[in-house]
Amino acid sequence: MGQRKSGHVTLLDIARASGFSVSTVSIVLSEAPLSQNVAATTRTHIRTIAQQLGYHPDAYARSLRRRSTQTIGIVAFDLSDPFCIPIVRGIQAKLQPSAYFPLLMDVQTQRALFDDYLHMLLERRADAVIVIASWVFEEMNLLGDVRKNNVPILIIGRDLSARGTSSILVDNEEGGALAMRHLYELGHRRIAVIRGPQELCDSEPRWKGVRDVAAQCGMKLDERLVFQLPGVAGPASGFAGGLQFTRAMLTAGQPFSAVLAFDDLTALGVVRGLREAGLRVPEDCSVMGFDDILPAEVATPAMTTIRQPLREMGMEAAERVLQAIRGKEKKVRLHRTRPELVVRMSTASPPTTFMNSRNGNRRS
Amino acid sequence: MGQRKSGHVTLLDIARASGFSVSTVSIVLSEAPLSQNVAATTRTHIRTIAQQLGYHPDAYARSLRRRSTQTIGIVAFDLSDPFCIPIVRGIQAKLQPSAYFPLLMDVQTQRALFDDYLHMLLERRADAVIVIASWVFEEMNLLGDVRKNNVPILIIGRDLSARGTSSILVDNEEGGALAMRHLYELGHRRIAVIRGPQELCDSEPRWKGVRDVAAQCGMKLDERLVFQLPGVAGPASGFAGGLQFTRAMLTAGQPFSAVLAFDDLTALGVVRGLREAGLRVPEDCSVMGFDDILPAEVATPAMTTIRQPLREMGMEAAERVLQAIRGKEKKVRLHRTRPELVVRMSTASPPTTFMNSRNGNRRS
DNA sequence: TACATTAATTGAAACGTTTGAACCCGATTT
DNA sequence: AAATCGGGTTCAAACGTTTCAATTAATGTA
Repeated sequence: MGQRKSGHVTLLDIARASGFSVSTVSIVLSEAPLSQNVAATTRTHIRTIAQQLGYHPDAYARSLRRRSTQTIGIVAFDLSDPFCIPIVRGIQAKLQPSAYFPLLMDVQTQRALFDDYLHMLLERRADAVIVIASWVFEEMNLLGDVRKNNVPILIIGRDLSARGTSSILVDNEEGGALAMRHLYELGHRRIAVIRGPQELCDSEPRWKGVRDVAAQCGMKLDERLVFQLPGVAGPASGFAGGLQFTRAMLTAGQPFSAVLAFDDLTALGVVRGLREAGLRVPEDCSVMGFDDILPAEVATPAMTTIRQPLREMGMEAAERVLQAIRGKEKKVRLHRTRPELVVRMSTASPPTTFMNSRNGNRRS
Repeated sequence: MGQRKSGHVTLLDIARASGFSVSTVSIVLSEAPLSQNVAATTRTHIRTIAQQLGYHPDAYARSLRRRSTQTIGIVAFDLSDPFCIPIVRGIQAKLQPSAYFPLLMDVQTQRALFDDYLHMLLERRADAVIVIASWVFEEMNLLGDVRKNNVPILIIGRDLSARGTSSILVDNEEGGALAMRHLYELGHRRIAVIRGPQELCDSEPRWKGVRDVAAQCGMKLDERLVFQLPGVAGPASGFAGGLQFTRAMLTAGQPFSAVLAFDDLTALGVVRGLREAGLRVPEDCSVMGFDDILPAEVATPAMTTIRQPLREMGMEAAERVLQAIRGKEKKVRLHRTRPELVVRMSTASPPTTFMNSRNGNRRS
């Protein structure tokens, strides 16, 4: 057939087959404004031949000539983290009608890949870049090359607005407060807290929200019931931490009636630990998570949690970079989204007789 | 600066800035074989200038000229399904050292998007395409255009080898058998089964495996304990189905000591239903899933399940298409991977006194 | 001094598109 | 009959690379 060396059908092939010039064919197939001047018979003729040959315009040649790729890079730090997906979905949803096309990259939490992919996006002339980062990548020199090629960039999950990068993230402080207040209002007074790992920027504000509400309610947090997750080693590492701390708490014997975990996976680890000891959730002890990811929803008991408006964050991000591309928005901005309390089955009022694992209320 | 209209630094910019020709600059920066003939001083000079200006070669121009994109398209039917991710990871892992680059697309279970994305991949001149499909998309005319442009294609999760497309999928029959045998060996004799939806091609063979083992063990499956999920409406729709069927079973009152669910999410729905009725898993009733996705692992009790070697399937797929690209493999092949039993906490021997919800052994 | 040899660099064509300007030609206007 | 018009089509240049062939400069040989 008309297969050229590359194995792909080109405009030239169609030109030859139809007897018209490459220009005419191009005009017709790309539906350029000029195509109105092309005779109707010619148009259909060319179109049918293209169809027949299975022609697809070469995106590379086209973008090169048009000097536009209609492409937006999305760099997700870890696609296996259920946290990422709704954000990506949000971005996609907003991009769909805009004729922009997402280029999705999964960093797999590997520092080196992050740089590689960022370069790749630059090479692919992405019109803008959205980074989903939550943790990892302390000193990223995004600033460097991306900025140098004046590609709009936006980051979700970290506040880098101070360093000149627009950011979107949940109001962690309010989230922490929301969680704490919920437990307080249920009647809990002895609440264990598992803080996030130090290198994770969500940790501190979330913890501040918790403390503030505690103080405000005249509740004092027992230091022996406060823990901090060690460094993050993967999306499921929170689970291990939650499990381990719970075991420790139970053997230590400080009484508590609720656990406020840093995120959903950690909370699920806590539930596992409590159940190991024969304790029921929420009858004997309440547990709260943070994020509202799928596993939290389908676990039994369903997890009470603080929902991050992930999808909305994605949409907001897409909207922002589109604005930036169109040159309407230049200044860096910080956008904090409002978290939302989702009450499910893992929280309830504390048992009337205070749980204290030392007194052997385990079952087996 | 040297910014041209496009806003991106080009070879010409560097040529101007360095005083050398575009050719020389290209030769140096792309590390072409000829670059050995270029004076060392020139080389370093050019390189530093490129660095300084933040040059990144234009992938479009480059691919156009080189007539090769080093790109492999991955079309995932639904990234929010935890099933997809490990496969994608496997592909990535295999691709990493090969200098090929994955182009990841999330179809979001929308038929129309599937076609769009496939076209897009053709336009982007992907060297090969891997489709992760499990369900959806009955009559896909992949065959048409993709074939016409002779791009190697491979599908994971469906058997399309009969229609001339290489396929990789788990041996569902063996999986079903494995699950059933496990429950039988624990001593279960009255086992409820929730079959997969009709339009999903995994359903039938899995069910066959179950029946065969039942027959082989001289166990008869009570029709009143066999259900079939309705059409799939999303990754979490299995959960709703499992929950609903369990409620129905419990009110119907047929005794059973174990539930074999079509997949993990369905199994989690079953657990929820049992718990609602105050029944314990696995003490009062065992539950099994299929797939081994994250939520199954972090739920309590942790779900006993049949693991699909998802990662390995991804790696195998990548390997295959790489072979095909290099022209070594031409014929279509079907590869069935072996499932694996993962015993966790949700299965145990049946209670000595047979559970029968009619006799009011609920708790509250 | 002229000539061949090597080393370093460059010219120019090509990849597949798009697009403003030019072209051709039959029909209308003056 | 010449000039104008405009519908239908094509020329040719450009996008940023790569790469073969050609050019120049410098060195060694006759």
